[in-house]
Amino acid sequence: MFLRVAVPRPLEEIFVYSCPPELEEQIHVGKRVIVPFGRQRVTGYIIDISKELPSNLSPKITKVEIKPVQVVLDETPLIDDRMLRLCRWASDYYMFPLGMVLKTALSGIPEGRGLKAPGKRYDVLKAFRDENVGSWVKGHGSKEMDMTHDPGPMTLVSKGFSSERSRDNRLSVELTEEQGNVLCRIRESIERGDFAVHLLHGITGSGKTEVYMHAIEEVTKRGKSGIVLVPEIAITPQLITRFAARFGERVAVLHSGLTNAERLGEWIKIREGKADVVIGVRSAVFAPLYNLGLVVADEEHEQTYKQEDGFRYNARDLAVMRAKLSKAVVILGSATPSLDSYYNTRMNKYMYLSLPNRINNRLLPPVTVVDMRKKEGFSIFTDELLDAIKQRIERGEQSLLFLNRRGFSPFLLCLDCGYSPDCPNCSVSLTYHKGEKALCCHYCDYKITPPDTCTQCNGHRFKAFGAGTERVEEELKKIMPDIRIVRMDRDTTSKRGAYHRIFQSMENKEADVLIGTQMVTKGFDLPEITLVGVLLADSTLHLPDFRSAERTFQFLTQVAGRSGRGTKGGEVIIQTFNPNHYSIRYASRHDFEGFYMEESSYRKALGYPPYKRLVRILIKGNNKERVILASEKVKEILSNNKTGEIDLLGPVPAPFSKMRGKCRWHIILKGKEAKLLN
DNA sequence: AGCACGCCGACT
DNA sequence: GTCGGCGTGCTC
Repeated sequence: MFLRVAVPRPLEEIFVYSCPPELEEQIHVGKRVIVPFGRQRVTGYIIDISKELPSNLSPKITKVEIKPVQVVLDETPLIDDRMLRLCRWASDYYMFPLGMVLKTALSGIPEGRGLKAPGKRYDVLKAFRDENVGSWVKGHGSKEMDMTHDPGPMTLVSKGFSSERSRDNRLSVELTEEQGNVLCRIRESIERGDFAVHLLHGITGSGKTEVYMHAIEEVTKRGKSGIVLVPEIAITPQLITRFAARFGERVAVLHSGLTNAERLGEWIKIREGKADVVIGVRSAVFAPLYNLGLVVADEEHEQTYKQEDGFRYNARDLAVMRAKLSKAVVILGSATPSLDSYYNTRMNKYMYLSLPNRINNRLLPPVTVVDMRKKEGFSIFTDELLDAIKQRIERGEQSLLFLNRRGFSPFLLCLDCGYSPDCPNCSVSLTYHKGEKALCCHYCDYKITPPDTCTQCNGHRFKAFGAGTERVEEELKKIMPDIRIVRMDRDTTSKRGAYHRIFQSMENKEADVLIGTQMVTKGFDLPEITLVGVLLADSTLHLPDFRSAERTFQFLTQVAGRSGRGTKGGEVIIQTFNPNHYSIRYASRHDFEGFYMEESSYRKALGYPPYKRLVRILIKGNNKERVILASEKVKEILSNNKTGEIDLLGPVPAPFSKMRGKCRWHIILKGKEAKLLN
């Protein structure tokens, strides 16, 4: 017997091993094996078994050199046929070795130790199994369970959601007519029992979660299972508690905060069929569910679905592919759908569903765009914004201020010669952190005390230019000394529990103003916030990325959605130097369609996704000359092997041409067909 | 990836 | 002499 084994190494080939007779009974596709690999022993994955030596072997391998498998690790396969097909597709599409894709898909399962067949359990898991989802919620305090301000059902959750009684109560939530119509369409797909993708475009506060829960209910009552992907667990506690309340013990939660034992516990619970509803972050797309009926990707436009290191993938796209292989139904939900997904509805690949109104007839907040160019002086705040903040204080309401930059100021400048201290490892200037008395690189670990003397001219006059959240806090305190401010960014939330502490101080109205970075734009449901101020909408506008306009629109729309969630109505003020930019114009009018049409025309004209596809080849290394030489060589190889209509751009220095000491150049390929590009 | 081997410059 | 930082080659 011979086995084809995918090995977790950056090699394209699948390796062939022989199977000693005494192991023949144990081998099975999808089990892990320990195999000799060069001078090492590694854990690989059986992906094929044959009696004869495979004919498509690399000619340089002779029969003599084939080594035997040493250990068959598992009693039952960890990868079923569909999961293997998904991973094969991913390996092909993302051009990443199958063995490493499989390793990612099984992350959370300890390496080198075999998994027992169902029924034989690990002792460590016994205690855990009784608690499960409950343990996660308990660990994070019961307070957050009350965060929602939907009337009614949530109070049941805090009383113990795993009891049958509370579950039954939770099932009787009435849908609005809009929600009902949307669910109807989804139910039709579920009944059809075939692959279908729905884009659920529901504005902020329109009640998408309730639709997800009903859809999951529909598949589970047909004996199938479902996955709900969320961008981050920390910002979706409400969604989890609501699912836990509705589905009780049948819910498994997968996220990065779990210990290895917990993760394994959830994994086994899913695989043994004890959980048929999985909620999790991007890696949950690999959850070992049988008989998958539905996959939901909430906030489908979110970047967090992309894994950017090692195996690069987009969990949203993998979710669609997994559903396709399982003939399952997909719901992609968002208030600001990605251009790619919206385009797919236009091409009739996805079904378009919409929830255009907030529940309880609440309105989206009016947005005022304030032109910073007309302002005199250097203050971070326009009078319009300051007046609005004062108003909230007088009324006892809260404000949320957003600036996408932490620290005090993005750079120091020598007033004598114009020099500004930059990072020796990265091509960026150092950010000044006043509280910490440090100049920090935001891309590597470099940190120094601010210099007294300029290294270029020996001058002593440094001035902090620009503003980060730290400075916003200081300036606002100067203007309004009695105001109670909390700041939320990576610097103030690095300690465990800090995030929730800050959140709670807002919730308990111990603070009037919350200042923060992107962290505050997602998942915040605080009804006392009636003012959202964006201090500098321009900060995300001019990033070297063809999606920067889309990102700005999405982010402005999302942050605007934090205002006026309660009964009091809300307001949004956007400060900008580009008041006429279309991202800002359409966001201020809550006009998704308008933005989509205009952005689409630019993408089409410039040959960007979704009209064409891009591939980026990043070449990096310690030695700049060699990086350039290698880049030119890659370009040459590409030019010589080019078939069909593909544009080659570059090589040119990549954005952040130096990072962590490595020089970076890149080449962009542009073409219509994915296969051709690959 | 992870390991070994070979080449060279720097340091005891 | 010898240590260690790259560069290169190899893995059924």
